[in-house]
Amino acid sequence: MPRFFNRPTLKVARDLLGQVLVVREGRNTLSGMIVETEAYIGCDDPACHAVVGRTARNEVMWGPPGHAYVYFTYGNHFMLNFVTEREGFPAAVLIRAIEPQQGLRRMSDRRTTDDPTRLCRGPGNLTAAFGITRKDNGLPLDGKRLGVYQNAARRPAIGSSGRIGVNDGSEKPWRFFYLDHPAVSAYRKGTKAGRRNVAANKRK
DNA sequence: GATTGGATCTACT
DNA sequence: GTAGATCCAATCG
Repeated sequence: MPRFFNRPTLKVARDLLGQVLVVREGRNTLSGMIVETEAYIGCDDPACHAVVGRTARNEVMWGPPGHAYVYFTYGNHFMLNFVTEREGFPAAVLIRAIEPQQGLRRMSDRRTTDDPTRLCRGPGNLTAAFGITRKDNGLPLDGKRLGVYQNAARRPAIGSSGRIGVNDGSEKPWRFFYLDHPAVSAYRKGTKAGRRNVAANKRK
């Protein structure tokens, strides 16, 4: 599994679509298929946390691939990322949306909806549903608490677009998602990134 | 020590 | 379509 993440981040971001995230909490298992990702690559990417250099907050991104980078933002939201590329090179893939598979009931308890297409749609929502917090920052994806597994299912068409919620660097098409998947986040159509997303969705 | 702004979501107009 | 919630990390003094 570290091999999978020790590759160019854009490839990893694309290949993560369709893979299954598994989170274990005691006897319970929560899981779902990844349907939307974004790549953040290196100190030269203005949208990547690593632009400011190595800090306590982004330390995990500089470490070995195949680990979780979890951080808090906007006062109420955790974001889940997977560290990619070789140790010493800061890069990660943000998980933006998931189609829930196991643990729907547990997720519904934590959210204000039980609609499977809304439960894990959006990066802040999926961490809330899976119960992922700052405690998970730096954990390896070894299947003990967090795991990522190949999915046998055939892959639907993949689209790409500018990254959402990003100012500098939003022109890079580093967001990947399954076209027309109901659990893909599509809000904020009024923003530049949002309009690009709609355009990308229409384009085949 | 204080300030500022952010890889967001929801509710409400 | 837009405001408010809400708190941490980075920056500045």
